[in-house]
Amino acid sequence: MANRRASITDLAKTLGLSPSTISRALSNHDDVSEATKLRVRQLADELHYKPNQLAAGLRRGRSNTVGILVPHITGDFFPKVVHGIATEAAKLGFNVMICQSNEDVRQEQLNIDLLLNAQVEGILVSVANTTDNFRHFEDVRQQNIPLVFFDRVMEDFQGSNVSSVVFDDYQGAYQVVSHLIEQGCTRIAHFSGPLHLNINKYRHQAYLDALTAHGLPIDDDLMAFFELNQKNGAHAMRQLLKLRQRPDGVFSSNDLSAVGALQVVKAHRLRVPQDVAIVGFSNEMFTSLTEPMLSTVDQRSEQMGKAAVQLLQKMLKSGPKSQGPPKPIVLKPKLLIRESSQRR
Amino acid sequence: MANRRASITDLAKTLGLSPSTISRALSNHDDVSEATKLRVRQLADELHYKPNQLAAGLRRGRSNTVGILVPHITGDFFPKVVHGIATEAAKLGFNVMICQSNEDVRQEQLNIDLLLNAQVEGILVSVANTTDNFRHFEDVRQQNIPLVFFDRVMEDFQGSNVSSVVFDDYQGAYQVVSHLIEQGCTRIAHFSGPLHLNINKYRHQAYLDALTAHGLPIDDDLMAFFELNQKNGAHAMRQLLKLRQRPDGVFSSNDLSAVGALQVVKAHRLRVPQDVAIVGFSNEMFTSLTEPMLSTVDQRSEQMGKAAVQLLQKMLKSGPKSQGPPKPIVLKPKLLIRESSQRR
DNA sequence: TTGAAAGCGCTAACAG
DNA sequence: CTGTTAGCGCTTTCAA
Repeated sequence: MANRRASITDLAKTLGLSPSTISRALSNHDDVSEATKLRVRQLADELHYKPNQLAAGLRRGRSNTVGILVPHITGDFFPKVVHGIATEAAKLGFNVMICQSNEDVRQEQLNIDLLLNAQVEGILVSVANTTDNFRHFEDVRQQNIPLVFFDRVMEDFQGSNVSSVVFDDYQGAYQVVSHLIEQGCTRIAHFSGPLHLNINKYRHQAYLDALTAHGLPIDDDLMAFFELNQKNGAHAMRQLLKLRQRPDGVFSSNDLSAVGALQVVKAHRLRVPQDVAIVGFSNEMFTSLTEPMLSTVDQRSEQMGKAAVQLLQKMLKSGPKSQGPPKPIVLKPKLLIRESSQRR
Repeated sequence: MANRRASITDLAKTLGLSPSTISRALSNHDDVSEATKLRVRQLADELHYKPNQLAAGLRRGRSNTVGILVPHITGDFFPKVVHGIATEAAKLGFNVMICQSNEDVRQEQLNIDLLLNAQVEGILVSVANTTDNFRHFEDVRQQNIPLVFFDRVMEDFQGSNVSSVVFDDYQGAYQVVSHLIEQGCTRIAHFSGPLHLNINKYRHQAYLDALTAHGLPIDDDLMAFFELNQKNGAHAMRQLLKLRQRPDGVFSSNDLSAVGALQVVKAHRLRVPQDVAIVGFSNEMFTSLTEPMLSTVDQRSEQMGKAAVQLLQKMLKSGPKSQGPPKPIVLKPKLLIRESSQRR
């Protein structure tokens, strides 16, 4: 039950060759005879030889591994991004190490250390919502490890080897509101999360701008700010329906609260979209299960993961010599018009 | 812009100590004076020293890393399990490497190789649905790397260092059907996926057994086999409602098809649960968004991840000396009774 | 309490 | 085309 794994030295001894030749044969180096390569490969197969990446990495100074650091792997969004990252990374030949900060800065710091210790070649991170300083990312920058922020970025944290991939919330929201206006809505309500978060800020600003651009008035009664979930969405909708002039359209910055609104509207025997058109945001899976199916904005979360890896790859290739950091990538949203907002 | 990272040798030189002392100090070894430890730690902090895990792993013969291999990181289930794994692994001090097979045996083989190359200390795997041979797992067994199958297991693949964590589908399904009977249902339909998959087989068998145990007849008209999604669920429900004696209860082996059924029943102006009670399976997020809210079975997916890691840990600790493999873990289901099946 | 020395498995000059 | 040599950064005897 000894089970030491076969090593290059073992192969070398068995075949009466030198380790270097074995190494070269295995990596299909040009200057090894085909005959030798064949013998080596055959024996390697036989002995189930597996190259030791730890050793190779140590020697080469490259671990072949990238790190992901996300707040958590739950909900709809992060799993999708992780999926995108893992898929693209595999394609490019990287191993992927994954950590969760649990929305906690302290954890985030520890995880960054872990990844750095593991000698990852680059880090993809979406920061915890409690993160308010850069100290831990400082080390990453100092060691010149490429760093890509996605979705939740630290806007003040710049560097020659730092970049980001974000979603164009403003444009997404603007499209939604324009669409509702095109459908004939003139009193459009907005459900927004707290404005200190960028995503909410941008989406809300787009709402205001789109109304103004189309010559519609801004009405404070039509704006509700709360933690965006189903229950609160339902509650907000009930309030709106009590207004003397009820809204004829709702733009919810989140799908859950849109569902809450939808249910309330239906319960009041109003028709969606004829009486009230509703559009959510994020294209969560359940939006295609509602009746009527919910219009929403697709964030193309997997694209985000893919783009992040590609950005990293680019930074890795260009090397630290190239100065300016790669431009941030801004992913364009895609409005999905479904039954809940399609009048006609 | 040189940026070579600080190494133990660097610390040693700066402090006029030997590398061994530094190493010992950093790992808080007993026989290093507190004074020295302090100096070492201080300098390490100052230089942002990060231990090189590749080197340490190589030397120790332990990488401190476990591998996850899943079919994909999409949907509701696998992300939850991965979350459970990552959380528990972090707690136990393991790094986590993650791979996706994309339901493809060939990919699965490659990924197993990757993980083995990366010198993972153990592998947690849910096999691709195309996997029909063990060859790639053979290597894992041979190298005595602990292997834990979860959810999708290879039942014929035994070994002294192989175990599994599965969900008790039979009991979950049995509970569902018993519950429906208690609610007064006497004509209970069942939506099932293809029976060559274990999960479907067990759930269906439990359906049959529970009916029989309660003295209810088995009626072929009430059983529908199809790929479990919303559309097919709706279609199946429409067929059922055409029967002379329509069902008064539906057990769907999957939440999506249950939603499909729910929508059709409502569209026919029948009441849920009074006319037709409906129960799904898996406790997907959207089940609490429907009207009425859908009863279902919680699989405690995160528990599964946690249990898998703990099992791995146990195998790692007991070492290859202990013969018999740890007993498989069978997770108990939890029936969630919600509005769609709660009469009264 | 500290140091010297060896080596984990691999690769990459440099020689032949 | 193949071999020799050295060393990546760390840990661990063994010796002082």
